[in-house]
Amino acid sequence: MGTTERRQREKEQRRMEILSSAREIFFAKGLEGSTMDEIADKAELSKGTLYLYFKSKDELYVSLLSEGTEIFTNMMLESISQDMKAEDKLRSIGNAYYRFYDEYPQYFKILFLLQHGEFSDDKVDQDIQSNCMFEAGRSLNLIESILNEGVEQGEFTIKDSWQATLFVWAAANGVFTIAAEKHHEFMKEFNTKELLDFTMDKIISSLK
Amino acid sequence: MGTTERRQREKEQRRMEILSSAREIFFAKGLEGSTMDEIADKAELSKGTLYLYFKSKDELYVSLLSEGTEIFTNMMLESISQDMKAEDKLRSIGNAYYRFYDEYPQYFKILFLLQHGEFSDDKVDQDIQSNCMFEAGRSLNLIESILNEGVEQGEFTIKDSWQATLFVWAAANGVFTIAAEKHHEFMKEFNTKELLDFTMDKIISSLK
DNA sequence: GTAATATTAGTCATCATATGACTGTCAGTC
DNA sequence: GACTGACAGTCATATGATGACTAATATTAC
Repeated sequence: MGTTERRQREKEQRRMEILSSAREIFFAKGLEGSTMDEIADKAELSKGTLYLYFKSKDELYVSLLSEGTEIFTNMMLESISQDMKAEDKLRSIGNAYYRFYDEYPQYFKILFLLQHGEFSDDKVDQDIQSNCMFEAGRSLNLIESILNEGVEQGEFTIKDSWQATLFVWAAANGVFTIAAEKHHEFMKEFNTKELLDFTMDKIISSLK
Repeated sequence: MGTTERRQREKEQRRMEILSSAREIFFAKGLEGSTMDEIADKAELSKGTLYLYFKSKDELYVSLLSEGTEIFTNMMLESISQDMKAEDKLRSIGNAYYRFYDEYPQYFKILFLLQHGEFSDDKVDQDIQSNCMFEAGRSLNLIESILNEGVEQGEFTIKDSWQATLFVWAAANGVFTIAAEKHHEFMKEFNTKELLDFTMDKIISSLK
């Protein structure tokens, strides 16, 4: 009796369809600028149905953040291989970040540019919220473990690896945040990838 | 508000899924040998749902007949072009029939081999029933109009074009019915296409 | 031959999912 | 500070799906 599985599949599919419509709307108009009616319209569903699949507008949005973070983290993880030196791993995830910035500008924007206040627990399901956190955590853990590995192999000299992790993260993040604002009048031209490479050089030499 | 269209689409899709499952089962086991439970199973739907889309087992089956007849007739129609001589048109639809026999053996089987008694009006929706008839009629009409055209162009000499139509139809049908029984012990080997060509020659010369 | 059993087309009470008019809230306007 | 419009979220209703059940027929057992 495969009807149960089929229905499960169809449910998951519908969820995806809603997410997909929400993505288009949110990417185009941001959290505040988008309405549930609009999303329902795009999904060719009634608004009530959205609430059958997502607790709130916020939950829908956080689900997208979660998606983005997952893509991001996977790109980092897939960019490195076990036989690399710690230094090369760091450069590699820097490049992965660049590719994410380049290939998924919309996700980059909602994840790192738009500050997304707090999402209250009663509006966003715990599972979804924590998946988002978990995915974000994986990136930082990856960096920390690379730093620790670098210390073990004698490549780096670091006292507090968590502090160093945050430093690396902040520095890299800073590059892309600036890059995203390139178009501002007051900002002189620069090449993002070159700035990133330069920054990675500096970061790495400072860790040695 | 596109929800209505979307639901219409999904309904049509579900109908197709059911037909598709029914096709597999009916082709494999025939009308009697197949059960609604089996079809429901394959479609990953409950039996009740089948009856939401089709009035009866017979209606499901007739829908397949209808499908087959439509394919058949379209192949005939598409095989000829207006600038052909009547004789060539006849040969062309003969070849189209051969292709149908060859490419859709299952449809050929349920349409021409299995005798499908009568389907009572209260078991099969009028629309579906008559679509099937209509499609079948198109083939015969096509033949008749070719014959008439042949008479007008002086290619053929026929008194009763409807009688002649049935003759052509019966002769061609006969070839494929025999062909389908090739495998019988008592039957000597022969090449179906050659037999068809030979038959078409005879038919055509007899019409002149 | 017929009683017991099995099979299966078709039904229907119940459940699951989807709908959109409606409510409450809040920001902007007069 | 009353009025308006926009919008997140609700809920009574409608639509669609389910499968245990019934009745009719076929098959087996005696």
